[in-house]
Amino acid sequence: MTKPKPPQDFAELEARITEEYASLSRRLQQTARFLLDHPQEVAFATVAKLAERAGVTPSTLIRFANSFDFKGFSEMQQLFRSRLVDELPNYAERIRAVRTATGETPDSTQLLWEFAEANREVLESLPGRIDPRDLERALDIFERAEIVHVMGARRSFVVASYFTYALHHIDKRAFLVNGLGGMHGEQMKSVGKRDAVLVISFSPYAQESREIAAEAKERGVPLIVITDSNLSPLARLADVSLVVHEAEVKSFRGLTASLCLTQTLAIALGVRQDKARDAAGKDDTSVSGQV
Amino acid sequence: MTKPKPPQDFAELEARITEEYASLSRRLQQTARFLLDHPQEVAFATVAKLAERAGVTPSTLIRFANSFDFKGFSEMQQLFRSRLVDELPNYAERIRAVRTATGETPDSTQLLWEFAEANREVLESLPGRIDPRDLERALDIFERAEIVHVMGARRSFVVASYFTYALHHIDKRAFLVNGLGGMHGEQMKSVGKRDAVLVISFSPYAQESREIAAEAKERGVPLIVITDSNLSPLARLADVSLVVHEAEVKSFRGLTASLCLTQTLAIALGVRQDKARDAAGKDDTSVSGQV
DNA sequence: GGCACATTGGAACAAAAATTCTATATATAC
DNA sequence: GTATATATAGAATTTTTGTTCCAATGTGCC
Repeated sequence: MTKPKPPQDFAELEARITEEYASLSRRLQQTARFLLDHPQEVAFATVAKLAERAGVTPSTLIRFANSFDFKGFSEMQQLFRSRLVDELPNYAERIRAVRTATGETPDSTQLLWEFAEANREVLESLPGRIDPRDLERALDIFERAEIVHVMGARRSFVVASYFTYALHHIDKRAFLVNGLGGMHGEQMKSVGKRDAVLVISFSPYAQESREIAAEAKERGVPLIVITDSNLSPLARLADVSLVVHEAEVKSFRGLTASLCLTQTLAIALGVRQDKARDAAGKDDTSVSGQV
Repeated sequence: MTKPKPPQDFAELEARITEEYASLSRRLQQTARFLLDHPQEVAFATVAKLAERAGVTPSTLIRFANSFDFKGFSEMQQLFRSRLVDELPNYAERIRAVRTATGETPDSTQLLWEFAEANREVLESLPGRIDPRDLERALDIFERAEIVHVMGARRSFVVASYFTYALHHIDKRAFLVNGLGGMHGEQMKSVGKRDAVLVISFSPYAQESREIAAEAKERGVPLIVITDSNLSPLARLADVSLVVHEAEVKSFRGLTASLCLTQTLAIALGVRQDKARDAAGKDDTSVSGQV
């Protein structure tokens, strides 16, 4: 009779879980993911609560612990706890050190803190700065549009790309005006009267974006703009303009606010569509697919 | 009958204990000293064990808690625990309560608030969850690489796209493995031994991303991975894996944390390059260009 | 398609822990 | 010095929590 030993510290446990992960049953894999992704919760909560959070039954947690040679769940939990007491002094000190350190040599972790904090501030003020009526009007336009064409150059391309992706996931027809082969103008030719255009553009406003916006305006296609100022040259062309303020650290501007707004637009649109479809008695292509 | 409230966080509790210390009975003073001197033990141990360590009886601990308006000892213990985890459970719960209360018909503005808040929470915990050593190791690899190849499919494409963009702006050679024309594999062929690969992939991990990662590993090209769990199939292949937790609202996952991390990587790399160039006596292509 | 094996959920059980209660001790005021 | 009020210890109680066990379900193999 062999007598396997349980892991002695958290690092060892983590290693073993990772190693044996592939050979675990489905439920046990699910358990493993939860445990490693939420170690702090595991340290404190009870079996019942953890089981609920992880979407498994208490017995599964016990079995999991047993399969790693622990006598019971509690024994395994000790490792999660000791990890906290071992690491925490460092952790708290690190935060304090990083936060109070006034510039000096901004190492990477310091930068990370700064960015996270800057973006947090931006997100705090974002929802209050967006006029609910603008949001609704934008959604009205999107909802009516047969196809939504999305355009963003340079930095804004990321946002445009994400919005297009999200629209596909709520079953809204959408095209990304990506300028492949320098064909921005050509791509615009396939924009129909009953479509809508979203242009995302920040200072300095890329020429291509202005042109696309101008053409949409000219041809009478509904135009929505996400930009960084009401004085933006794009704003005056738009039927609805949504103004966001992005964080700036070391002259690098973020995208957090734009993406957050974009996400909201997509999902709000998805919710509307679901409602419309329900009302029409048709069945549901739900918004709830994983994205 | 007045209804006194217990302290809401550890700092408040500490303040009250200090303040009222003089007016406590002898045993309660002894208890107070022990609690404040060994907060970590208090977080984990049971009443019986703590009583023994403090040299008092279990009931004394209960009475102590009661005298500070807690319903019982366990309630007070929560404060010692939340202190360890830095994240305030009250806070998260409060928001969740608000969400469910106003739930019903989530109009667009409500959604915007929810997203902003969810992303804020994520950003709060992001910097603490990233191991500074991993960050530095990733930067080492990027710095040494002649060219950085960046790959992300579906949702992660947005992040990959942004990182590539940012690298260009700090004058780091970079290619986006974009799979145009279904040529992921072909694009990988131009990856050289002295380059580096960054793959961004979240559950469910896209097949293309796995393949790219596997190939990098096989060919001995340094591989960095941004993913959502240590158990991700990508993580085991990577030289450095950076794990981020993204917000999730209505089954839509955000990208805020990934982008924030990506931004940090790019700029930290830019700072390093500037330093290296200064050290080499050459002149500066500064990181400070608008991005 | 049916059998054997492994996995899982849930109820029943046992252990442990928090809390309450009461008799006793201690301090304080008169 | 006694009476009253308050504080304390330890046992009793109740609640919570971890664990075990068995039936049911799913899975792979012949």
